[in-house]
Amino acid sequence: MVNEVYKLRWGIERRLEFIEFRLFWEGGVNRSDIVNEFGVSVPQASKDLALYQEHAPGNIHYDRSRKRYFSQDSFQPKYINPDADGYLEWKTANTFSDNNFTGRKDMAFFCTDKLPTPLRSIDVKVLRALLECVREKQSIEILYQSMNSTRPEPEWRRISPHAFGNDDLRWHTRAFCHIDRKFKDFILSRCLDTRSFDVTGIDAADDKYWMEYFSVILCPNPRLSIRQQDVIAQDFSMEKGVAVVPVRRAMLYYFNKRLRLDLADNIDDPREAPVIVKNRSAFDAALSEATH
Amino acid sequence: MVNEVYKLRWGIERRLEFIEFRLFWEGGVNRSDIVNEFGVSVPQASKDLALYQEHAPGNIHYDRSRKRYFSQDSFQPKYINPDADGYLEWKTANTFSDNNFTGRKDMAFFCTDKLPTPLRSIDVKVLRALLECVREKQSIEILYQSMNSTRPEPEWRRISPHAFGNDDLRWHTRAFCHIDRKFKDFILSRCLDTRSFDVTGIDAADDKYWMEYFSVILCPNPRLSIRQQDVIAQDFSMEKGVAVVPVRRAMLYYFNKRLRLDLADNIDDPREAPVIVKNRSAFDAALSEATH
DNA sequence: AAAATGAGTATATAAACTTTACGGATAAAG
DNA sequence: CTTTATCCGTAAAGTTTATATACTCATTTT
Repeated sequence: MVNEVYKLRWGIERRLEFIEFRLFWEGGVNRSDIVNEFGVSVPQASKDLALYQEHAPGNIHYDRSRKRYFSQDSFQPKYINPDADGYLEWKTANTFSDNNFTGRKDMAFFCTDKLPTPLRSIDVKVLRALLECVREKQSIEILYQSMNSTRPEPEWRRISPHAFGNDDLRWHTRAFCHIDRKFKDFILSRCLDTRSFDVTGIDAADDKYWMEYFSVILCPNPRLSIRQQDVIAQDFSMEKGVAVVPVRRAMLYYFNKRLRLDLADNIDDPREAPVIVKNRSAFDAALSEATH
Repeated sequence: MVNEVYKLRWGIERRLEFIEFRLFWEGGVNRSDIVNEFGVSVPQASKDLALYQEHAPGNIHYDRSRKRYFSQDSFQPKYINPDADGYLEWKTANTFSDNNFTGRKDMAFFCTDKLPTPLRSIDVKVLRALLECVREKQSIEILYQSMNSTRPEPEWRRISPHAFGNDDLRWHTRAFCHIDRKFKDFILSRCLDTRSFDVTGIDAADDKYWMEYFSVILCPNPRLSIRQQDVIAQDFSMEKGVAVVPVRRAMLYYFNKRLRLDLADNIDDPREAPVIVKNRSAFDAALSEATH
């Protein structure tokens, strides 16, 4: 047992990661935090803190008066890679989940909130069946509630799904429709049931609108003032006034609506549609081609 | 060491959870999956599988011919609580992150994709400073790039942040602005730098537009056919034709844009704005009040 | 000054895990 | 139809990790 090159076990590494995470994002860490999070004993939590100090001495110091470990200015992440957007997402997802408030009052010290999306959630049973179908490269029948006026009632239809996409509002499956003989999107929350697997799958590579990308060229809305255009250019990390965004052709329709690209001309306040499409004619052509 | 009431250690429980997760969502699990994920030895992975079988005998069986454990029809989740939307989110976040493809080809068996959002990300240093400011209930100066034409250049302004909100496109901090003497939103990616902490914090409870909720009453767009309205009612889990969504007053502006509620009248195809606000006048009043 | 809190350390013991080794079942390959 | 590879399972010996218990120290609160 040479002590030099030694790989820590998974559990310990998670605890060191936790210590670092709390130091970096949550303004300090306690022995009791570790005990609460991992259910280890108090002496073990002490050892973990000692071990972290040994591995990253410049990152951590103990404040005797506040009875808490804090990060130092010389902090260099070693177990986590900091991501600001990711932290806020995580925080929002985890703040209301531990609603038992097991002694961690400091965890709820601030408030994060996302817009509510009041949409129906996906049926677990349906998604599992579709996932299996994709894995086994088969086809399946779904009881689908279409918006199409020619199919007012839910109908059974055979599809061969191969992927899942999200339009930032809900999930759909990308699948070959054996009725319409083409690839289409089926909104998962409108799949009411599934039945009858079959081997007649398809090759996902044939779904060219899913596989191929179209490069949308965005630029600030010219109806904004020059200064405002500069700000938008910053917001979108534009270089030389444009941002090039590769989007699956099958996703162009959603992308169009998402960034309100379709509204730029119809809206009074240009700040409501801050970016427009520079390669508009090619974009429109790709859009109508992919949506038929 | 009585064997009856015995709490498993944290690490083992994570592994059992992993086994169950793979059984439920990913169509089976292997000894080597556990070895790869947690870095344990092969015999230990065997023990874990044996332990899972012992704890949940109806959930798992081994297929000798396919050399893999599979879930059974009688599956009853014991360590995870299945969430279809959550799984797809997780899958998307974790598919491209392990792009080293360390022997787990089956993990990349299918494709999930979300719309790209080409926005600039948040500065880690800025967010840390703001988080500390919120925790310590202090105020801070930010170098903020406003869209306001009266402030074309980035300016230092003192704010007292108390929360963070997401409009489904980007994050802002909800803060008292010491220049305008009121609570406002500051988009985090437009905060270029921070400086000079100060003790003059505020009480978050005074931010009434953040604290108070307005109940938006949604109903299907009446320009849709009756059948289509039924589908939309299903999509939004409406009861008696309406869905009541409590939204922070400070978030109403974003909610309005998010569900395209502001466009219902201006758009040709009613499917592009499938829901409208039933309590429109109250909604408009609340909206204009909160945005001044 | 006393009590409470949180950190740190030491010891003995228990649990978890690794290493090494070996045997069995199945599928693919020669 | 044997050989090879792969996957599972199990056993024994040894190491690491963790617990329980007990005690000390520094700081804040009462």
